Amino acid sequence: MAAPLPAGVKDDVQQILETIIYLYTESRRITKELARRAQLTGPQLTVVKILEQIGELSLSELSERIRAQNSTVTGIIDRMEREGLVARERSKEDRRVVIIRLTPKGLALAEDIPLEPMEVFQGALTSLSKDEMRELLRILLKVSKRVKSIVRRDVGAPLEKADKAEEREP
Amino acid sequence: MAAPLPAGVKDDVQQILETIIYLYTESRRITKELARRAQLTGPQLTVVKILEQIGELSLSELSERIRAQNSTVTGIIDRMEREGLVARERSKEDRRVVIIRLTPKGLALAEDIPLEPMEVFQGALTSLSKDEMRELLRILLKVSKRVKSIVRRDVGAPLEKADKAEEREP
DNA sequence: AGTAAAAGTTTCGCACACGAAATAATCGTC
DNA sequence: GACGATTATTTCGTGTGCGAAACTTTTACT
Repeated sequence: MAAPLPAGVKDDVQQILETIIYLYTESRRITKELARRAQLTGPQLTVVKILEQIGELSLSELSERIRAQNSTVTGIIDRMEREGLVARERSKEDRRVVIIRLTPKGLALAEDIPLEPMEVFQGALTSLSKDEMRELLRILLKVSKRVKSIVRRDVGAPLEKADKAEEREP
Repeated sequence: MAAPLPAGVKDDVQQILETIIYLYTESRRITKELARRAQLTGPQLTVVKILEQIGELSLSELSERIRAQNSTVTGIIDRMEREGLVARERSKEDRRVVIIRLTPKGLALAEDIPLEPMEVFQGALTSLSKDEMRELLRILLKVSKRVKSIVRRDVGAPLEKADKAEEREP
């Protein structure tokens, strides 16, 4: 595994990785900066903007949207509730479920935030030609497909629901 | 700003964003999984592998490599020192500087970890043809250049070293 | 030399972020 | 209709991750 690469190719690979990392970290920085202006943290801004759009969500649904664990989101909502930005309410159909929605104060705050962080990237991507965009998507999908297969083969481990065959059958 | 996009384009943009996010979060997941097998955390694995390659680094240099603040790295090194994986030493040339290097135990551990997390992505990227790689790099650079200019114009704020002209000169 | 500014690190307080265990409510099955 | 399995959320412990302030040493300037 890991055959030595020609030098030029290695540089390209490295630069691609760095660019992807740059784009991702920049997205977090932008979120944080926009949040700071509204006296919020990054994740809190994300939550406020999602709730403004959707109206109300269960905690699990919210976790899924922001790609975090429930236990993480519990903490974020705790702090937002403390600030009076959101309210928790037990669902009437299923009393295990907690519904989260913006308070009037939270809604007013949401409306004061003009730009969504992701819009910066949408803006940047739409500066590409339609062909470039297609090509970018095609190549990225190819890469992530390949990543998935490498992971399955060489890393694997917590494969979501794989029945872990710890030892061979006798 | 934010002209309404044609529907098809918007889908492409969304999918590109999701793919980039997938690749980034997957990289963290892989790092974490490889780390878990060595009884380490993600950042600790990264540090171990860097030190194995480079030998020794100051804390600042290390921070830069892993793209984190000094104060974050101080904590990581604290815990690694507690586990006996690394040692701190004051530099003799400049006594402000702290040199960090692996202990024999840390080095042995590093040698036991076969795959570097980034190798998964290098592997995936090298499955692209040379033309695809060039094209990917070209488009990504175009996107990040555009992101930079949007940020400068619409977000800005903590521009690294911009002489913040808070008010015009009298 | 003598001091002010700068550089390197740590400390502190806070907010994620995750996984494992605990808790509460619902569902499936008998 | 009781009981065990399942689902939704919270609690707990630990590890990042950041920015501001504190501390130490070095550098630059006079």
